[in-house]
Amino acid sequence: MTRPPRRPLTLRDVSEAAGVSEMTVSRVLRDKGDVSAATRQRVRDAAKRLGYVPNRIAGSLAGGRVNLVAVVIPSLKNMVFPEVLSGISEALAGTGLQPVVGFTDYLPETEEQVLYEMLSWRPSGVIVAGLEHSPASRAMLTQSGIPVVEIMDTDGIPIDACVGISHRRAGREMAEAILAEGYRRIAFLGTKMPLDHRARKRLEGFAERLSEDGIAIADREFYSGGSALAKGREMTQRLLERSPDIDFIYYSNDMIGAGGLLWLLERGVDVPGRIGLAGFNGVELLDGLPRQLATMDACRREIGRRAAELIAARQPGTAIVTPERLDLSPTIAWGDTLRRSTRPAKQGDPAPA
Amino acid sequence: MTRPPRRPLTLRDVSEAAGVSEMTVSRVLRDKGDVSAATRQRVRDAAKRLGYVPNRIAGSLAGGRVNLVAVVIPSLKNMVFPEVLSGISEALAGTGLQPVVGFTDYLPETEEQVLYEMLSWRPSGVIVAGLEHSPASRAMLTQSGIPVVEIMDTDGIPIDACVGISHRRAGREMAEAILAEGYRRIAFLGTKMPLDHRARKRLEGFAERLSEDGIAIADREFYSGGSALAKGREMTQRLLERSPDIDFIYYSNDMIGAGGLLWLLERGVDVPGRIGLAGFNGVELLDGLPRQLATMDACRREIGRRAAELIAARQPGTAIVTPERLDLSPTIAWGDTLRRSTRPAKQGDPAPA
DNA sequence: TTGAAAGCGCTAACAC
DNA sequence: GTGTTAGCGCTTTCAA
Repeated sequence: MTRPPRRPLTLRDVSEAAGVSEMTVSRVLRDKGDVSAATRQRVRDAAKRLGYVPNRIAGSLAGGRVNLVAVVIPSLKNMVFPEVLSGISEALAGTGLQPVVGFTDYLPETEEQVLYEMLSWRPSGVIVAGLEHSPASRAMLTQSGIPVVEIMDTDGIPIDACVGISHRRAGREMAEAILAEGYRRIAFLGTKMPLDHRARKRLEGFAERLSEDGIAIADREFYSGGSALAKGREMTQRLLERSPDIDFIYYSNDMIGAGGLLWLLERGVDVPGRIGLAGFNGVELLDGLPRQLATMDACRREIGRRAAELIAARQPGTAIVTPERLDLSPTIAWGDTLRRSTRPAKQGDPAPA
Repeated sequence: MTRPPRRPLTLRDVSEAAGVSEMTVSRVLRDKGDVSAATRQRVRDAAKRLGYVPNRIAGSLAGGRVNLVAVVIPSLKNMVFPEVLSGISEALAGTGLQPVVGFTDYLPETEEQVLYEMLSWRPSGVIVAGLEHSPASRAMLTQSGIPVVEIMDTDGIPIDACVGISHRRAGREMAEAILAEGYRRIAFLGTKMPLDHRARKRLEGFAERLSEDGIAIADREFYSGGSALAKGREMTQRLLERSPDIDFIYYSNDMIGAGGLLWLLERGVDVPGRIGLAGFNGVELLDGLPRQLATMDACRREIGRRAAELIAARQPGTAIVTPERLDLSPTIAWGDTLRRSTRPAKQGDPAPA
């Protein structure tokens, strides 16, 4: 590794090569202002020949504009955020804006640091996961004066705007469906993440709805770390050893649900007759399991898309009025693991046994 | 969404509030140079009270240093890159450098654009997936004068440095193992990605080694899009309908391998007796399948870590000499789907049937 | 249509 | 230990 470091080219180099002022070069390269076709061509050629790459640091400082959108999310391990990012990239493509991603690992303190770093680049917008932030984070975001969109969750008060789903409602609705199908001995298996507020809210909504029917969660267990598929397997096994009379398991995510499903099928357990199962997220990854796990889509891609659109719509020059709260409404994907005796038959449903 | 945009605070604001020069504020905030404890405290308080966030655009322009490392990868859908990113973040933590990620979707033209965007921010290093780039991309990277580390692959000539594994060799070694176990009617199932050079090289190495034993790939099929698990299932089914005498299937990735495995197990096929299976990547995600798919680790996290370390080691002031080629050597994870008659028994292997 | 001057907010280098 | 000066490489503004 010994390449000689060169001085990076500047506008001046191109300007000299093309025989015009720096200003004219700048105009050509940004397609701004009127430049004669001949000059434009000469400049373009020179820039290309030299291999000039503009210096956006200088450009942004002078222009007071930065084409960056800060995206702050917990982690990529979650299976949730890659798709959110895709939605964001998709919607940002063509706007001239570019996403820059930072990770918090679900830690408020890390979030604070990452936001500080990001804001120090004076981005044109911030997309941040969740509505829960440290006071310092909130202050920074409010102070910044740039558009902020909080994503994933709508159960709370946004700093500026939010796009997501109500996880509390998602939990409630799943409870509702499970009860309607006649399940009564209901267990919950999830992640041990006190700081994953969305998982917490789902569980709260879930328990709340059950209790309205006088039912308590019969058993529960939380895990952390390791392969979710394997954990789902182990936890399901332990659960049924502990509480053999369980008739439904609500998993906090599809991966552990899939682990549980595989384990039950191997043992020849009747799913969803003897035990029903449901997860959360609607990950496409799992299409192809022996049976389709019941789940609820988290609207990941759409959340990303809408958030990016909100940011784009709030750029100076764009006078569109945007809503401050976008609450998406996912529906239950019944799959094959939630018995459907009472539900009216839909096209595509297998005939009742 | 109607927050009043404020003028962002500058060093001057803090300097006035603290009653010292801008320069002193700058020194305090960067922990550079000697400042008396008393002054330092006053400045810190003022900055905090005002909610000052430094402007790195100006700072970078003046200082000629940017704490950013550009990371250019194909996509996050691949299951491979999230872990590479983790490795990078991990190694960069504490160096003061920050990763900024861009996606190419496996398209050379997109890669070119993304590199251009990234380089325009004058990052302190570039980590880019693969050794194959358009001439323009190569030119940009060479011209840039900053450290460039190409990752994932070592079959080729790096622009500056590279860290990865030889996918050609990975394919060869898997072929070797399969042949050693006595399999002879060997099929390949993979992705239809002419631009995924690493998958291509694995297949080439694989076919090459087979042909040295006078064996040709008996059947093959390629897919694109959709859920990999489902595709693995479908392709495996079609394959066995077409070529029922196949005794081994080499999958280009673990997810389709898992789909195939699940399908075969459901049908009661003897794996690995009647048919052996192997995938590629070593994704932890799949721990928890009924049987463990044979695979080969792609060393994702380590590649990320090492690449980041190379970048860090090449920063001005760090006079460490770094290698220009780091070739990691993954070994086969035999799992439960590659018969092991002739291989000497190792600890942990089940007793032969 | 083109050019010249001023300055974006910060830091390096040098004074005191 | 602290302050002053002179840019970093661009874009804005205004003049020609």
